[in-house]
Amino acid sequence: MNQSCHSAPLSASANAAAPLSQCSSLTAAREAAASSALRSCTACGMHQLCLPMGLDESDMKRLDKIIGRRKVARDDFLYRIGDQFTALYAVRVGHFKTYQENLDGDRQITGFQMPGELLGMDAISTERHQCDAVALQDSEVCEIPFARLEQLFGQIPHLLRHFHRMMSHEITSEQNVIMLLGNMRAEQRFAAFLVNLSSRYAARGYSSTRFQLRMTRQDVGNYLGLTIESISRLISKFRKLGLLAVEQRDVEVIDLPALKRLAAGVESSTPAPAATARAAV
Amino acid sequence: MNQSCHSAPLSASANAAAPLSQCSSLTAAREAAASSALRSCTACGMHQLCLPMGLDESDMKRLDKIIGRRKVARDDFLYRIGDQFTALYAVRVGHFKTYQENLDGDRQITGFQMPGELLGMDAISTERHQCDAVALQDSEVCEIPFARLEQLFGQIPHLLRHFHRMMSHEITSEQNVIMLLGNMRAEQRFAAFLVNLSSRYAARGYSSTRFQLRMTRQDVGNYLGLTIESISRLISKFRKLGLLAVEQRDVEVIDLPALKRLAAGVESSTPAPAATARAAV
DNA sequence: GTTCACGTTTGATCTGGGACAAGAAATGCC
DNA sequence: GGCATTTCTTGTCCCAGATCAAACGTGAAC
Repeated sequence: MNQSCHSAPLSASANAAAPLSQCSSLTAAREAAASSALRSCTACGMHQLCLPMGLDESDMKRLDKIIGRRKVARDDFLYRIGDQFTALYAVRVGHFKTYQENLDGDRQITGFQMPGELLGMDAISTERHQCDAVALQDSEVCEIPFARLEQLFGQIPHLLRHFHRMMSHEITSEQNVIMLLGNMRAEQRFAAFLVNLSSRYAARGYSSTRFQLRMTRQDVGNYLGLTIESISRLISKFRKLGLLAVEQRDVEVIDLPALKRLAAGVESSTPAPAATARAAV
Repeated sequence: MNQSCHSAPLSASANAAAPLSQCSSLTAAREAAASSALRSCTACGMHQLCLPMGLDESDMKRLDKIIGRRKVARDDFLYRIGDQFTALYAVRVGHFKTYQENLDGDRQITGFQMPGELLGMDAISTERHQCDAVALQDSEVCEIPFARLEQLFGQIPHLLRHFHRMMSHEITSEQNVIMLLGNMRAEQRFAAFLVNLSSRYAARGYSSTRFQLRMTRQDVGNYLGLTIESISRLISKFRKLGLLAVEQRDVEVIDLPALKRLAAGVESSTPAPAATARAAV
């Protein structure tokens, strides 16, 4: 078990400035109890972000009926490349990473998923999973059998509409990664990555300035197309610039606006004046 | 007008080895006449790839009724970032590119679309287009009003199912671009790009070894996260290696298997032994 | 034909971030 | 606890590909 601080729902104190090291495992225990007690969509804190968004009580219950829950231990696969596609998964508790692999065995992480996000949409087309999905910590997912979900689509138009929004959002997110990898320098990539995490946590009611990196430096580097050494240097650099405080995997964003400016590419931390643009369109 | 050889539907001679320079504009004229005569999905050569895939005659006609056709001149926008989303577009004739733009004005091409492919799916989520779509040549699209398409989903389950496959496929394609940008060296990227074009043309009944690049070197470079000079050098290199014959934008793939090996990363054209892997997972 | 405007190719040089190496700090395990 | 293993940091060197620069088609306009 590796659950801690920021997995706790936002409370009055969630944004209070406790020392970074004060993430106690008491929170984890409390949360585990809560998550086993409240298993339905209605009771789930993510239902306003997740698939059931906007459904009324009765429709949510119909959806609930087809959904199974499943625990996935840290480092275990939720599914693997080539597995038969039968269900989509919504992250309930925990975090996942998805990656593709080429013939060399080189891997590329294509995304990190957090509570309320959907996994497996890339498998609908071929009915085989196109990537591996691995839990970054002990996690819990909602398993949504796709054939039964399709039946519900006919009965609950709102559900279908929101499903389309979620797939569309996935496409947009990936376009942003393409932008990041094709167009940004290392510093900008890392800033964009942090800003992205920050806003996703904010949308979930967690602090936008204090969170844990649930993935290793290795994973961050792989995702951003950089080496682990570069990530380490960037962290040191951002720390020196007063943008971040990092203690192991605990991150405190000290100057979010500055990070956003870096991510947007409107400025660089190095005083070099000329912007270095790749082949502009 | 810049239409030529490979836009012609597959005929007995489409794969015959005509000299690269023999792409006459007669073909373009013939094709323009044909495309205005055959405007329905039923008659469209792409219907087995496009949205109506697998529909029976009567369902295809119902779909046809909601679809409008629209011409887009070369370099014109099909839609722009921030435009209200009202419809999806299927490429009927021609080619498009889509790109995102950051605050600096730097652009990143996120994809090239060819006949039978859908544009605009990334806009469903926010109801605003998330990228610019520009015609690479004089083109024609089918405009599919999304609200009316949603009505049809309730009536034609096959249509819904195939739409999901197409969205899913879009996600997969973008994951492949992420893999390409995050993980591959220049040579491998360019090989993968050519192989991708080759197989998409093959799926459309065109030659897999002879086609035109509908985009500039600039566009190719931008898409692959490389400079135009690098693209030029790669072309020269591949030519010297006997993999390609290139004359302006006309490409003949001479050794497709070798290109595929390069793209898969199982070998490199340079005899350097050690593979250079980024942060492996 | 000449000129202009592009797009492309090729060469020379520079640099961001990769590769390698060696320690330091955590973490796991017995 | 102590030892082993993994993860992270920092330094040094180096190379793939960017940048800069110049020449070379190619095609359109006149």
